[in-house]
Amino acid sequence: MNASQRLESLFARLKERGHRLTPQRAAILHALVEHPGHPSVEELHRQLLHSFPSMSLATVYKTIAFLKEQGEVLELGFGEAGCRYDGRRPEPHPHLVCTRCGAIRDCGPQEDRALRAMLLELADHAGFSLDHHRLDLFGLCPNCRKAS
Amino acid sequence: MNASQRLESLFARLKERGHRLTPQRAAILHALVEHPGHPSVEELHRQLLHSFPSMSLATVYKTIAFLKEQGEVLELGFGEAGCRYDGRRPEPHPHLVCTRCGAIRDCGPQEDRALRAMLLELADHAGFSLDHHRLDLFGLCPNCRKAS
DNA sequence: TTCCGTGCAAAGAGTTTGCATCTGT
DNA sequence: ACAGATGCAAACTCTTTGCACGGAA
Repeated sequence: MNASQRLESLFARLKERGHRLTPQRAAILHALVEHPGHPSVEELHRQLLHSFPSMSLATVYKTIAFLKEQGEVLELGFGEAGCRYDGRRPEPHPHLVCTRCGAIRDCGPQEDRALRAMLLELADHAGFSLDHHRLDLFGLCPNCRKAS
Repeated sequence: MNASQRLESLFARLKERGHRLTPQRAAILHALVEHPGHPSVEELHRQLLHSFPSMSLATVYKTIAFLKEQGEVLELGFGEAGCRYDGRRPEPHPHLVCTRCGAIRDCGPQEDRALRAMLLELADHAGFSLDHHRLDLFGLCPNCRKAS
């Protein structure tokens, strides 16, 4: 599913629920889905100010909350200083976080199947159902490894 | 390594570094290591007030920060409202979080080896070194499954 | 006696909320 | 026109910090 398809389907859901498609909302959705990395709220807001000089941080927060509900964005809760978001792959997937430079890299989807199986097994052992998960790996990125 | 051994070795490290072994510190260490669950800072503080009616939250935070440095406690960063801590198994391990009642359960160490192998592989694929990780599974605990 | 630790209060950061105004539909 | 969205500022929560006093070594 590409970005414009996702935007379209999301807009449809917005309408269904009696929500409005404001220019700000469209811009936030767009920024999230198009962003290649893992932006913070501040980052998104700063970026959005270019096209909407009066856009408030609160609006960004509110819209992101809505998108989380809709499963259109993944919230990454590490970073210790503000959440980061992933609008491109909203389903949970592992992230690699460099403890030196702070870079965040997605893990490829190669091992997804094996990982899912393992997580299901873990949950099952304890009698839990599994809804979603979070997996973050911390270490040094290739650059910082070289530098050390 | 049992609780009293850990306390002892930690006390030794404190001394080495020129740190003091105050009654408050001992109490915080003790409370963390003895706690069977995943207490929040507030919870620990409340509990500690019984024996130290004047103990401040700041002291608990400061001491926990020190213990994190020392690798004596694991910080669990979910919960959206305050971190939780695990003083019994300071090494990273999976946690199951009930999205209804908030219960937090440790995963058993059964699959530890397979999991570690998988995480190392994930990190390696991206050229990262692996220092530590965090794995949280969200779903319904057995009780809440029954109730639903 | 000397620092380190403590406790208090104030400061900080990130996020949420209340409310008047504005605007899609 | 009406319900929902926006923007602003204030409020809130968790955590950290500054500083004077107190206590372990």
